[in-house]
Amino acid sequence: MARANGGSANRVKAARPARGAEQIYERIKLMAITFAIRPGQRINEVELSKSLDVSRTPLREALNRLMVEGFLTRAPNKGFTGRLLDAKQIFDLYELRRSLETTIVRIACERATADELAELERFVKTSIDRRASADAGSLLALDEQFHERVSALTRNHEMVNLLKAINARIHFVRWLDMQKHYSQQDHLRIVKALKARDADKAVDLIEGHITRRLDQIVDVIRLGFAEIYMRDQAGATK
Amino acid sequence: MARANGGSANRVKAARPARGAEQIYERIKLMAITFAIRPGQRINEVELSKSLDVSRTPLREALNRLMVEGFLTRAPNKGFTGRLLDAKQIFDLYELRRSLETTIVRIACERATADELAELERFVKTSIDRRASADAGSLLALDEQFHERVSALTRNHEMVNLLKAINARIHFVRWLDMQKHYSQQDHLRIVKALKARDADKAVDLIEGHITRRLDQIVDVIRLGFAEIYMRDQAGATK
DNA sequence: TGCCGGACAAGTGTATACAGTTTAGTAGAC
DNA sequence: GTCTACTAAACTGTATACACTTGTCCGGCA
Repeated sequence: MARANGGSANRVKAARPARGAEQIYERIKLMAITFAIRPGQRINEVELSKSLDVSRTPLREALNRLMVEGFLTRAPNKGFTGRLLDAKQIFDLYELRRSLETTIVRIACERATADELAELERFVKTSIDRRASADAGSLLALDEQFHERVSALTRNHEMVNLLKAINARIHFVRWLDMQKHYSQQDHLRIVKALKARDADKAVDLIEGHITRRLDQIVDVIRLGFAEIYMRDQAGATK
Repeated sequence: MARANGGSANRVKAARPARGAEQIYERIKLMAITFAIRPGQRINEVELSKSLDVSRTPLREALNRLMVEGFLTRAPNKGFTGRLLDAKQIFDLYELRRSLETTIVRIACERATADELAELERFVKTSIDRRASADAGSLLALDEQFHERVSALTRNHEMVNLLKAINARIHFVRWLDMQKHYSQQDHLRIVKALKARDADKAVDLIEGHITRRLDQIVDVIRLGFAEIYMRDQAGATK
């Protein structure tokens, strides 16, 4: 997974004094999202801080934040460990997402302007065009963008933020799923329903869209374990 | 607001070596929930750490966590400030809560056992009995407990946690509202609908239950500012 | 041989010291 | 008299040092 970030490789000490805490957060979050930190793996703060070339203080700040967001767990006097890849939890998150997105679509149907919906439609059509040339990671990015764009139409920041938070936590599973299924056609139908201001139709579509995935979670997660634990045997980090 | 914790007053240094970070978190959270930390008020870490008799390190850990949870905001090189009492944000949270609780009730209607619903009914009836003798704070506690109990019936931990997080953030507004309105009768009706396995009825009830509050938010928030900024004039901290 | 106990190593939790930035206050010039 | 530039205090962000807990290894003892 290519990071635009880049040049962390040969970085001169104190070349850029910048406030590193945020960057550390992003880096570890990425590791947690993709399960580069394995389920249950205990995190050694000293070791990690050295490998990131930063002291434990900002590192712990990042770890704490990630814990609150559900990417790590913590036990007293035992520190942080990678989150589990737990089928029940993923199921719960999908169920929550289905509820949230259902509401989002309904509200968006009321509040979105015609211009916004036209713009959204352009976005989906462009996405469909890109379909052929893109890998699973890029496709998922487009997928996530679609749903987050729709959420923005609600004008409800809490819903937007919540959806983002959920998406980050199920990112890995969706990425696995994306290898098989691709859904921009569903997206197009949803936009059409929104443009027709047919809330019930749009809700039905999004509900089906998510429920279909939800039904396959157990299978997908089985794939997930294989992916996680076979990585360093092949060179495929994703 | 009495804290069971207690004796932080004349505590001998190192009498109890305990891991204080969690306790600090709870204390500051309480301050944030009740707006003892005022909207926009900048938090001086050194000062606060002294008054809590702890170093800045665990304090910052707590502050960070509270920021992620939406009780504080943070600006680079300027530290933490108390969250605003923002009508739009409260409105968004209520709208989100309405969506969430609607889903919760629907799922609970499917998954709850008869025993659980009977237990829930007992809880509500007991709450109604206590009504006369209780202050707004206690009533709100009962109110929150009811909704969280229902959420537990979904067996969906994510929904339970999300509801708790939302409730904490709107606690203050609900407390204000509780001075005027009390709603255990609504709760009883909801339980009856659940017992009859009438999901649509239950959903209607909870939706109305929350929507009525949502409609009054602006007025209630006006009250809130008065409450916050008139406190130290009277001695009424709550 | 198996179990218990204590010293030691490793690691987390907390305190403190240091560095860099913001901010307020003041002196000086126009 | 007002605005600007400089300086110093205050504060946040980061690094490091210290304290306490946990887990392991080894030796004594039954």
